[in-house]
Formats: sequence, structure tokens, C-alpha cells
Amino acid sequence: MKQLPIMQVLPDLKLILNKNKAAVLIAEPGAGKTTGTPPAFLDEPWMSGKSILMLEPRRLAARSAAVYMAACLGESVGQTVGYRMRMDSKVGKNTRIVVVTEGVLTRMLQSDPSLGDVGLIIFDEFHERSLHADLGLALTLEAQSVLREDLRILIMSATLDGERVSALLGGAPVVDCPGRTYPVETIYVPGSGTAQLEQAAAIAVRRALDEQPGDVLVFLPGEREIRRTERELQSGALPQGTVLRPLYGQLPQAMQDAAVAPAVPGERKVVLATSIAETSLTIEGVRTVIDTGQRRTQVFSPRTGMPRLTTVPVSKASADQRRGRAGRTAPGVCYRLWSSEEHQRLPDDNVPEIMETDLAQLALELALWGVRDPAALPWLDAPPAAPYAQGAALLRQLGALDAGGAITPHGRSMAALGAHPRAAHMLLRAAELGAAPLACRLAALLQERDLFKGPAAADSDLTLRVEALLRFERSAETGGADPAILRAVQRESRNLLAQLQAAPEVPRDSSGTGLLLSFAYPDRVGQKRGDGAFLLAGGRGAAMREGQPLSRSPYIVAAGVDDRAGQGRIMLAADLPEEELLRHHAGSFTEEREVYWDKESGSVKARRRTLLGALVLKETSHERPTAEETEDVLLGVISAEGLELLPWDKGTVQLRQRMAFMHGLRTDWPDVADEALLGSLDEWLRPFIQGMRNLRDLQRLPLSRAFEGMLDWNSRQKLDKEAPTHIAVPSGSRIPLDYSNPGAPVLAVRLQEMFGQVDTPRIGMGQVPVLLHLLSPARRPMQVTSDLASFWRSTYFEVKKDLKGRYPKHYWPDDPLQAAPTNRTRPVK
DNA sequence: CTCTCCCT
Repeated sequence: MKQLPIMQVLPDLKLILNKNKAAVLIAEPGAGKTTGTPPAFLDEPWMSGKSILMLEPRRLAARSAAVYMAACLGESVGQTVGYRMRMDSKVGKNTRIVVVTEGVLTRMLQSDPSLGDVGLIIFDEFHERSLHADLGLALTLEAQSVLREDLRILIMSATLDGERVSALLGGAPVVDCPGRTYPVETIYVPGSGTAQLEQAAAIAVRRALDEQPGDVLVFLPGEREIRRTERELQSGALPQGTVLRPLYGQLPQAMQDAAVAPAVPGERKVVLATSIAETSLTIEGVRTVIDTGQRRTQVFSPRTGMPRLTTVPVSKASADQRRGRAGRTAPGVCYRLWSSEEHQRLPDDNVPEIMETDLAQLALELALWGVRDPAALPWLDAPPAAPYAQGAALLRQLGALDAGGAITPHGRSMAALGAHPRAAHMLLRAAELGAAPLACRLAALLQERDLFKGPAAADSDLTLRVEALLRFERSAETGGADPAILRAVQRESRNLLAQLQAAPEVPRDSSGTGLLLSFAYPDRVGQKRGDGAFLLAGGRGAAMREGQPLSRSPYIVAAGVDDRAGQGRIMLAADLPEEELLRHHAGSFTEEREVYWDKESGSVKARRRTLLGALVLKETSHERPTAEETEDVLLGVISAEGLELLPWDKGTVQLRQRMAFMHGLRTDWPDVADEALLGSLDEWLRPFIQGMRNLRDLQRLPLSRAFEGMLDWNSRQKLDKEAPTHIAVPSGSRIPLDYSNPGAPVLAVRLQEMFGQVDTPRIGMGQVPVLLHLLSPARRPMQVTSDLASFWRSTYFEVKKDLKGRYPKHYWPDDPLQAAPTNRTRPVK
């Protein structure tokens, strides 16, 4: 212990924490920081009568760190050094160093924000940036600034960028400590382009077995790739004594042990592992690491509110951590299956969990802490807004938050359970109904991997899993289910039963599964749309795989839905009897009265609907909309479909055009263009559609009165004068004016009727000469002009020649201004 | 051909 590198920096750290409230320790692997640091502070003056809390991200590491520190003091765990984790704790009266796992720290902070007699809190492996560690630090920092100015904080990390943490801690000093590992040579092996990941890995394994001594550790993204690489290697010859050892989280414990244990003499071990071997497990005898540079990670999709697994490139920090695994006992080699150029493009660090995960639980913890806006707390990376808002919305739906975002008593009970808010709500509701035993088993089943593999897994009915579990509990029969997962589920459900102090009885059968599941997933209650498709209460569509008996259920609850765009696929679900839905979710129903336009009948109708989110549970039509509702809908339809729906007649069309003409001259006149009319239907049209219900009624609308209604009495007089419907011409005829083009009204009149008229008639306060269409006796257009005087002077004589030829019986005077106008062949004498 | 890892 004396020779550990950490010993060199401890005096420095003591000095710093004597004066400062916070420090950052960057220590490379093998420095001995986890077990060397905490005991060093026990005798510091500021620690008198106080204890040390150290956060460890994994149970195994927490327990073994406590055991090791206790052994160094010549004690057993539970004396000076203890630990505390879920369902397991060894702490005594004299314990001054407590190693805790993440959920425990959160619960401790929440139940006593002043942290009692804790003098120093250490965050170990902080570079892993788990959600709970980030939350724990945020809460601790606030507790320190508000309640406990004397509290010391020490952040310990392997590769973290020390400056950012230091800044968050108000400029805390950063101490660096070298590690004690052997050098590892890095060899970049750029991909051969077409080679599959597994083929490239297998080729590298053969090369390593040939070139290097000792065991080989291969990092692959997941179980599928591990199995493929295994097959790839088995398909060709391997050197004598080579054994292949898969290693991933879901592998049975005995096989995990076999992968971790040292190789038997005469054998060489090739461990094919996921990122579990990056931090969680140390494998003896590894001299060569082969890194495919990929890892599988869960991301939360705000679009669908569902988590999804993706395979992404590792970060530089992660790749270095993997490489370090080759140098723990002797110098080693690391083959990276990418180029050094590609390496430069890798991100420096993994994306912190808080940036990518479901934040419902975080939102609940913050609400319990008394914070509604996460920006009120200090973060290295603040929780992203969309997933946070989605988490808060879910909490409101589960009754954990009130409308204002404050935590409810129910929310407090949920947080105390520690489970995901969905599971916590289900457990509490189930306990009220006396169904806790089944709910604990469901929560455990949902948390673990599927009990079934292969063809049995194709049936998505959750009750089949429940029945299998109950059979296993009663008679230890596995019945085709995975025994390791059965045991894990049983263990977890016992933990939950103990937490809820529920009766130990084994439920008789799976009945009630759908109802309990609907408490956890109220947003995924699905209503049958036919053809295996369901509409979920949250608004998303989802479909069963082919041939599922469940697809005949009118209502289901979808516990697992994949994240594909458009219609999701239901992986796991249970039938929800309609009467249970109606009985137990009535509090979440919304009643909606909707008055709407029925296109088919062309009329306004009303209906009342009972909704659960997007689902219409009940609908009654035959309601009578009120007169005002009807007017609203009618105006809405006109607004959407256009003014063509109105009963236009020639008079109204002309009236509108005349008003448009006036508006063109004086903007204080009402604008009667389409856009303006559609925008002000409420003012000018509503009074005229009272009592109307349908399109037929609308045809009886006195439309010209509606237009006249836009003008007061004076304006109406003025309209008749300045935008007259007719103009009297010299012949005595009253000729209608055509306002189709409101900028240039047209007077179409036979030429002879205009004899004697010197100038163009003007309208619009004398500002606008009408556009004259001068016609032949047969009403053929001869000439268009807005300057009659100049027409008489010149063009008339050419036109006259032409007219005389065609209409010889008519009267074509040489001096039209002196001639008598006529609407006949010749003037009457 | 759905399945990284951890924790209350």
C-alpha cells in the first residue's frame, strides 16, 4: 500500500481540502485512488466527529472497496468502514467511511439535504457521468451553498476534463496523479472497407494469437456481434489450446466467471466482450486488446417518447480505457480496428447519460427537491429541455406533479420507492387494490430481459411471461423460459415485495395484468383499429406482429413498442378488459363536446365524446348545436372553403364591385377583396346567418343586404352617386356600368346614342373617366376609348366610313357633336 | 434477426 502512486499526492490533497471546500483529483488507473483516498482524511481537523461518504457507481466495486479499506485497518466491514446499497448494508455505530451506490446517495440527500454528520463527500469514477452522479453532485452543491458551508466535496476521475468540473466547483484546485500501468503499444488497423465488423475482429484475433503472448480481449458492441465473431473464429482452425469466452451482462453468472478467471495453464483465452469489460469487470492475464470501436447505447427519442438502442463509435476516452486493459499485469498491445485519421475524428468523451436518457425520474427527484426549473441547479450539462418536459408531462399524467409542476403526496411516495415513476405508480395503485404481489412481479418482468427466446418470444402477450414466472415460483419448472432471467426476476420481485411490505403469497394466476400495466403505461393504452393495428392514447399508431391472438382485443396496453418512424411495432402487451379501463381510468377521461361540419349532409352537427388521450371511448351524436355554435361552424366553413359558398347574384356581384371601386379611391371605404371579407366574416356576415344550419339555408342569405350593411346611410347615398349602377347618355338611355375591373369601369354603349356628348362621362367624384366601349348598331365593339373628345375629332371619321358601308340605312352625321343622339336607326324628327 | 450498461 505504501508504494501506491496516490500516496504521493495525498499530502497535497489534505492541504487543499483544509483550506478549500472542493477539489478535483485526476488519477489514472492503478493509482489506488478508490481505496487510498478516503482513509487519508479521517484525522483531518475539519473531519472531527464527522464521517466520509463515497459514491461508487457499481455495487460490486462499492462492496469490495469497503472490504479492502476495512482490511487495511485490520477490521471487518461495518466497523470504521461500511457500505450501504439497496437491500444490503453494513454500517455500525462507529462507521466513519460509508461507501454508497448511486441510488442510495440520492435518497440520502433527499431525506436529509444537510447530510447530517457528513464532513466529506467523494464522487468516485465521476468521468462515467451517470445520471445519478450528475444529479447527486447538483444536489450536493446546492446543499453545500445553502445549508452546509463546511461540507467538503472531492471529485475523483480517470480521464475527465478537470477544468470544467473545477469551474463548476467554483475554481476548485485540480490534482493530477500518475497511474501504475504498463505501457501498451497502439496499432491502428484500418478496416478493409468491405469486411464486416465480425470478420475484421476475427482476422485481428488470429493475428494477435500469432504475434502476441498472453490472453486476448475483444470489444464488440453486443451479444449478436459476439456470437457471430465466435462462429467466424470457429469456422477456421485456431492455434492449439485456444478457448473462446463470450462475456456480456445477460450471460449466466457461471459463464461470466469462466471468462474473467485466469486461463488454465497450456490454454490461451480469447474473451469476446461488450463494454462490460471496460469498467465493470477486470479480466486476468490480458496482454492484447482488440477494439472494434463500437458500442451499443440506449437513446431516448423525444419524438416517440420511447427508448431505442443504437450502435455508435466509442469516444477517445473510452478507447483509451479499453486499451488500458492490456497493461494491467505487463506491457501489452492494442489493435484498434480503425485508422489514426479516424481516431482524430472520434469525440473526446462519451455523451453523458443525462443528455440521452429518459428524464422522468430526474424530473421527479428535482420536484421532490423543490425545483421546477432545472436551470435553478448547477450542472456540468443541464438536462435537455424536450426529454425533461416529456418526463414532467408523464409525471403529471401519473399524478406525481400537480398542474403547477409541484410534487404531490403521491409523487413523494413514488420517489421514496426509487423505481422508475411508471413502475412506482403501478406499485402504489396496485397496493391500494390489494394487487401488490402481482404488480411486484410485473415490475420485475418489465425491468429484466424477456424470459422467452426464439419462437416463444414471438408471442407478445405479457400474461404468458407472468404465468411462466408463477409456475417457476410454485414448482421451479422453467417451462422453456431462461432460468437465469427467471431467477433474476424472482430476486427483483422479492426486493420490491419487501419494500412494499406486501404479502409473500404467490398470485393464483395472471388475471389483472392488463389493468396493472395500464397504470404504468396510461399513454400506451391501445384501441383496436383493425388488422392488428392500434391507436395508442398518446396519439401514436402501433401494430402487432402477424398472427397474435392479442390483436383481436378491443383494448390492450403496449408495454414495449419499438421506435420506428410512423407506426411502431408492439413487442410486449397485455389485454385490457374494457370494463376495467372504464372503472379505473375514469379520472383521466376528458369529455369533449364538438360542434362540427358534416360534409356529407352539408350541415352543422354536434357530438359528445369521452376521450382517453387520443382514444375516443364513447361518442354520442344527435345533439343539437346552439345557434351561436352553428354560426361559428358555418363561418368557419366559409372561411375554409371560400366565398363561393355564398349565393352570389348579378346585383350583389355588381354591388361588391362598386364598393371595390370606391375603396380604390378612398381607403376609408370598406375593403371587399376576398382576403378582407374572409377575415371579417364575423362582423359583416354573422348577423345575416342567424338560425341557419346547413348549405341549403345559406342559399337563402340576403347577400346584398349584408354588403349594404357595411355602409352607413350617407355612404350608401354616396355610392349611388359616385359609383352609379347606370349612366344616362344623350339618347336618354340609362346604360349599366360594368365594374368587373374596379380600376376602369366600362360603359358599353352604341355610338349613335352618344352624339352630342362632348367629353367622357366621369364618376368617382369626377376622378375617373369611364372606359367607353363604343358599339355598332348591332352591338359589335367598334372602338375603346377614355377620351371621347379626341375620338370625335379624329377616329370617328374613319369609323364612320366603315359603319356607313355596313349600316347604310343608319344616320352617320359629319358633325356628331351637333347631331341628335338616337337609339333608333334615324333620329325622330 | 429485438436485446449496451448500471442503479434505488
